[in-house]
Amino acid sequence: MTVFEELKARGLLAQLTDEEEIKELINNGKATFYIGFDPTADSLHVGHFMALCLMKRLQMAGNKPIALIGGGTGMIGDPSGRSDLRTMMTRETIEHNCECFKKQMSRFIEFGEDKALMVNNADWLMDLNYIEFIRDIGVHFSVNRMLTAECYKQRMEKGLSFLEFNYMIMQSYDFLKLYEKYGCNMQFGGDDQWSNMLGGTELIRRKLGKDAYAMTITLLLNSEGKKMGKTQKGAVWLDPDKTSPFEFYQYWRNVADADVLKCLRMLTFLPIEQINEMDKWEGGQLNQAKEILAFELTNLVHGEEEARKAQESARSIFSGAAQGADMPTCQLQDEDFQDGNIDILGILVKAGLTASRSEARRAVEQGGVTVDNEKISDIKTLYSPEQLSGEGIVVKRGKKNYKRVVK
RNA sequence: GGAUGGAUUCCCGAGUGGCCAAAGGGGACAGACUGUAAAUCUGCUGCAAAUUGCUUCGGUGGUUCGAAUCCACCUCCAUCCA
Repeated sequence: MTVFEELKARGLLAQLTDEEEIKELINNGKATFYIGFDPTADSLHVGHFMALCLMKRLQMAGNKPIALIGGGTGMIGDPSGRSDLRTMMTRETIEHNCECFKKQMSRFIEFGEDKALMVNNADWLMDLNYIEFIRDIGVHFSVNRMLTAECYKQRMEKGLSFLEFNYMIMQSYDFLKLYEKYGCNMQFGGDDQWSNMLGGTELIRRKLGKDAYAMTITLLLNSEGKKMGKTQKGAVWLDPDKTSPFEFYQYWRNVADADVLKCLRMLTFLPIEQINEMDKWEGGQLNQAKEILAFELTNLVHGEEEARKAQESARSIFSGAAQGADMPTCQLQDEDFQDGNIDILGILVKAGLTASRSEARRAVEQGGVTVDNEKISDIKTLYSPEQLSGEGIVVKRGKKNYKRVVK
């Protein structure tokens, strides 16, 4: 199976400027392509992960990837897919984020001469001369055309600042620069980037009279049409300090039935034949598919050891009795005890299982709190340091949040 | 720069002097049912020493026994005009 066929079979391809040409280039390892990453946070998330996988797949087929970190474009902020104005980030934050990105990316992609490149567009964007830039590049953009682009359309109702309006031009300029510097002839990105990417191919055509190509990957949406990789608390991060391997595992373990197969196809490196086999599974059997998905992804992101640990913890926690060896633990201090004891509400708050004592009270009153598998019904239940010594106790709030508490 | 409308709790949105910690919906959380799924039903959703007290309705100041609600100024947003 060629790379192109593989990508297609996995449902990764969304839009392409020229299917035949792109097929030819990537199947024969003739593409030098780039994917841009805006440093909006200090860790990569699932969306980036898809892009990194794509890089890897194409690299394995002999193509040359360029990871572009948007140290410059980050100063502006991409309005695509956003309904509100972005909060501007300081230069320091952006630089810090760039560093974090670099570190994380090197885990997935091998960088170096003749392998993959990593560049930062701050290098050419930060020192641009306004007048020169506008005359050189700005002439090639029609405001009328830009306004019809999907990414701006949505913002026309809510308001769009000139700052953000410039984003497409910057991104197009990136493509042009990379084309000139590294012979980069292709750009990949999320489907929400389509109009920005087209801007680049057009700029190259107008400026240099050369052809460049663009291709977007399908956004990973769940069956309700929302972007995956987001939780109430925010994104699912790849940084183990921001999203622990266990939480990461659980996120995928809990995807909806309708989404498992799609995720397996799009995110894992399991052979497509094997995934197609699972397509026949239904009902409770899908639970197994979810376990495979969770394990595979945790393995890819955090390594096999972490994946195994997460899986074991999950199994023991949800099978009831047993206790995971590797359970998140909360160590109480002397000052947490008053009159020699601490009440259950205090424990819940200290362990981070509830945000406040009021919330803890509600959780107990609704029968959602368990200590060592016994339901707590009295909010005044007290614990002494002796009870918490040694192995401590396992406090659960709801079915999925638990913590070992020791003194 | 001018005119008009607006800013309410996680989000949308009602509330136009006391009965307001603030309707309704969404989401989140918890319980039941399940397969750690979905759907459904129930509860719950500011904080706390918890039949009570405290802090919240863009900001600051004022009127009043009492203000999310009235007044003044300010900030921000949207629409139209330039």
